[in-house]
Amino acid sequence: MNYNSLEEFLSDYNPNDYERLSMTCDIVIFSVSDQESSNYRKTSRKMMSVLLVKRDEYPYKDMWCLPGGFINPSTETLEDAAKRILKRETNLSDIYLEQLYTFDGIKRDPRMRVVSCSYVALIDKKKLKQKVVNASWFDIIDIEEKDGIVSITVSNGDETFTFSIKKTLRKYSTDRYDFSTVKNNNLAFDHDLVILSGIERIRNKINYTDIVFNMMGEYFTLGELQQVYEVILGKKLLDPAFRRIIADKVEKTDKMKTGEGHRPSRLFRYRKR
Amino acid sequence: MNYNSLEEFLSDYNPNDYERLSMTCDIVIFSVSDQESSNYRKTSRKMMSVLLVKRDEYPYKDMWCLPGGFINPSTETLEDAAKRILKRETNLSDIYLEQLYTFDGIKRDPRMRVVSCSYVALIDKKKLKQKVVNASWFDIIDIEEKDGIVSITVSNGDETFTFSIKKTLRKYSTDRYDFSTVKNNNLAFDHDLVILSGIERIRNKINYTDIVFNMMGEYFTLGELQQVYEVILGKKLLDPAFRRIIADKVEKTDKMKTGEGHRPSRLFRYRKR
DNA sequence: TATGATATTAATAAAATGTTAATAAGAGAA
DNA sequence: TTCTCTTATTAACATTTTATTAATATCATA
Repeated sequence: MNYNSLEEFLSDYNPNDYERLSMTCDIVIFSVSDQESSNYRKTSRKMMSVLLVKRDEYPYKDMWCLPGGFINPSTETLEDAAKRILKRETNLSDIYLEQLYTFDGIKRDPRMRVVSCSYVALIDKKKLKQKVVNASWFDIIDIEEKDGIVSITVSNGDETFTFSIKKTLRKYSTDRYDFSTVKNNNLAFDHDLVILSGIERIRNKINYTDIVFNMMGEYFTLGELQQVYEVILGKKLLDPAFRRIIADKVEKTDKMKTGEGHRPSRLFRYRKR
Repeated sequence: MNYNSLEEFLSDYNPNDYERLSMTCDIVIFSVSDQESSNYRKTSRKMMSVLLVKRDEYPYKDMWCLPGGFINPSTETLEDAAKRILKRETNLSDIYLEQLYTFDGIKRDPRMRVVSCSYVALIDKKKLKQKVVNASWFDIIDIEEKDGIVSITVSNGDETFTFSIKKTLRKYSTDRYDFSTVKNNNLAFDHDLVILSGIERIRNKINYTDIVFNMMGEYFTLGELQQVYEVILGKKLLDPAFRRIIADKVEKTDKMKTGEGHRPSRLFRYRKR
């Protein structure tokens, strides 16, 4: 067929001639849990936490999944959809959001072919006001990697479960892995893989960006900030090393935090550059 | 509606109740051009190059675009599609391939809503045997960033053109930008944005991965390797600094490269770790 | 045989990072 | 009141990494 203009071409074009598919948007919403159980840093345990939703319908009925939903192809972009879902789940609308990865295993949804574009969002829990029905914060209480298998244990207080993912180094690469489920009885779809991707993205980016401050309130002590770093990186940092890392990112305020049972700490604030 | 099993639910489920969309897969295929015009390093000009295809139908008839195509939802994953397209364009089937980003502006394709999942592929041009009709390697002869606008000039020898993209720092981020077209008369769809994303991905990853070796032949001199680094990073590197970077990544062979009009260089080989 | 060009490495300087340890200061117990 | 616990904060030093300069090597060509 030979057309002489775009208009002519379009008038003859029927999108339904081609097979199409559905897309969803799933969001890994991270925050840091603030367990006020103890005043002392060594015994308090800040943790990264992720928001999960209980499915109330098939498929994967009664299992946990990431907040998500189908996108409306004619009216919204993927990011629009991500914002809509974030607003629905957290009632927050102006927060850190970043495209993560597009997951598209052919059988990842038993209903039909569904391609999922996943996003990561970071929020400061203190900004949350409402509690959402069926949604629950799960603390990431352990991440263990052994023989190329990552086991992640999460808990929301009532329920604790572990899922395991095998990482296989991709050909021609030293940094990219294919993920496959080893054990997952609690998370719907391939959301185990999505969560691991999200964790790795944040772990990686904390080293060369300022994303961490999206999970902090306006004022924080350096001890608190250090705990968040340690929680995300999964390892202890030495104080002077840590202070050098964040020296240019924060600024002193004249506020102090007292009443903690030890020398008061100065409150700092994020300084954009 | 209340279902008692997945089977019951699925039997009642009609995918056509929901609006769906088409997906394409577009690939930024990078290689390094090997201009043998001069023996001398200072005058020879290695460059990064990208494979473009001339469109022979509407929309964007007669403009250049990235190799790509619609995915078949019932039979192939996005990566399957990427491999199929790579095979079609280069006749190569076992090369470095990495998901880049999913582009989904609502009006990016005038025909209908099309979401594009883009990939980056890296190849060693020496492996190419066939010449593909309508496809052409464009050297990236200049990348210039000024006042947040990136201008990229490419040339395939016959045709030279420049396209410009505005980078806007995203809220809450120090490293992520929204891209928007400032000037683009030669590239179809939003492929100007895709190419820039690809360049930035490779620039970034060359610092902490071994991807560069996917663009090299089996044997190379350190001078050649250094030129590729310099071309990708867009800046000169000092010899000893460069040698430290790659010291653990390469191994000596007993081969030398002579006939260059100067002291012969030792040939090295990539050493996987 | 002298010259031009890049290859290769040695030596040194500077900066970044890691480590240890000293001092500070409020809360609470003796 | 004074001592002890705990974390905060910073100083000092050691080590490693990176940057810079410069010296020497070696082939091709005029």
